[in-house]
Amino acid sequence: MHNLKDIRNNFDEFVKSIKERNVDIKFDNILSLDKENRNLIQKKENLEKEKKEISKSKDKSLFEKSKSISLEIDNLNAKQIKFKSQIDDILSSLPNLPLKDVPSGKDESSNIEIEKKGEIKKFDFKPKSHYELGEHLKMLDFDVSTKTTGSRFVFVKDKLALLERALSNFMLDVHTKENDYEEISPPLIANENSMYGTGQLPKFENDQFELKIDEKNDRKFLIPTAEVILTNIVKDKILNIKNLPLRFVASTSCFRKEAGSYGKDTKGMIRQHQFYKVELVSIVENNKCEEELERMTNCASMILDKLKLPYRKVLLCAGDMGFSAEKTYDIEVWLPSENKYREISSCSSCGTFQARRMKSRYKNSKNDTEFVGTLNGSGLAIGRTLIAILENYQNIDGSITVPEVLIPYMNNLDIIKSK
RNA sequence: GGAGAGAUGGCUGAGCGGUUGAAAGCACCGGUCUUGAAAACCGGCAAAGGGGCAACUCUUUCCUGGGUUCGAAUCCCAGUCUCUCCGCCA
Repeated sequence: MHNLKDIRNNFDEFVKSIKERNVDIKFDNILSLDKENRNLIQKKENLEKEKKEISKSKDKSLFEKSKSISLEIDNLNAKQIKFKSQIDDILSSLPNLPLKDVPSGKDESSNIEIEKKGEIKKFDFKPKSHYELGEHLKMLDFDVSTKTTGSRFVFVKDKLALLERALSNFMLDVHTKENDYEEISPPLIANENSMYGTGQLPKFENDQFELKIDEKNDRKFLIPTAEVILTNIVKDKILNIKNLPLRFVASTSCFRKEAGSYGKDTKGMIRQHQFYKVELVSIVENNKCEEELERMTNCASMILDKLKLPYRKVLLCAGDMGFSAEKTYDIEVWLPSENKYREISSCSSCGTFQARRMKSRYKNSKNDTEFVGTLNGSGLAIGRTLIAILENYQNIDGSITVPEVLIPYMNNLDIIKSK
């Protein structure tokens, strides 16, 4: 959510910056709406003042007048609310502005590769895809999930289920022990207001699984990422600067409709309606966002270093970033079967964009109230890490060597092969 | 599911129709004292929005939404949430 005052004062700059985001939203009338809104506020406040004075005077002869003022106020108020809600509708659907060092561009072709790390293994046979490997092992079953549930779900079985669990534990251990994140086991359901706070609503309702609960007012959604529930921990809070930064990590299921991605990644478990992800969230002083983004991205990539999986780090261009982000690094892991890098983590700074929506603030060293900065990143997507291990650690007979750091988490199993 | 109690500033907690934006304590910020720190003492300290270059000023806000009244944190109605007891249950 943007500050209307800032927009008002730097409209041309704002327009230029928002155009970078590759979105088509009409907001040129926002200034006139704003003007009318403020005009009505002033009229209303004058009447309110008059009314207040009458009531203070306790002069009975003025009581009738006070009544008629009340009616007038109601009238003005109804108008003012209409303007205000039009403004809010526009504001709440405008994405965050990119930071200066974010490259221009409308899609992934303008992203910039920052670094490449790890050695890409040369196979002396044709590497199989993760789903071929998984189905051959009889440990990934897409048929039974189609039967019980539908498309874009999977049954992970036996040693791969163990591997999935091991990955979750391994990542949580690294982030809690080495990276100073506090482990949280949160609800997987968020209310409407929380979804609004992090920016999933109102614009991306189509992507969310809404629950049908017998309640009239409060809508509930399955979380598309733990970012929603972890970031909203500080909703409606004024924090003490001494408690910052806050760093949370959670390993949760995530649920996404993936509307609009029909036909994309239909094979295998790259793109599922339900998947596990370890999520990192930081709440920081708003001038420390960029610093924290570097730190967070390193926390995420160190998992791949430890797993000895080759990856690259990419700086997203303005048009390819998520709605709430001001700057995003993607980490992409090498997939031999596709002969390319695929996204396994996305780390974003949202600046004060989410904090404004959530009303999350802190008292700075001068005792003034400011909005916090929020960041989130995957550390990492577990399903895709599983895929990367299957493909990068495959052997010619279809067995999978267990990465060294995971062996203790796998009950000392060092190779996964079919029975 | 049945029966009660409650929701007030960053936190704890008074107030229960008229300078109450709200006592008090804690926390926080500034100062005195101290070699430094602590303690003690003095002072400051809610948020959002509007107007103004600024000093400053106005409006709104005591869970949410309605209502009564010239006037509501305080009274009435509806809702949400929390707590206690009983029942049920992983």
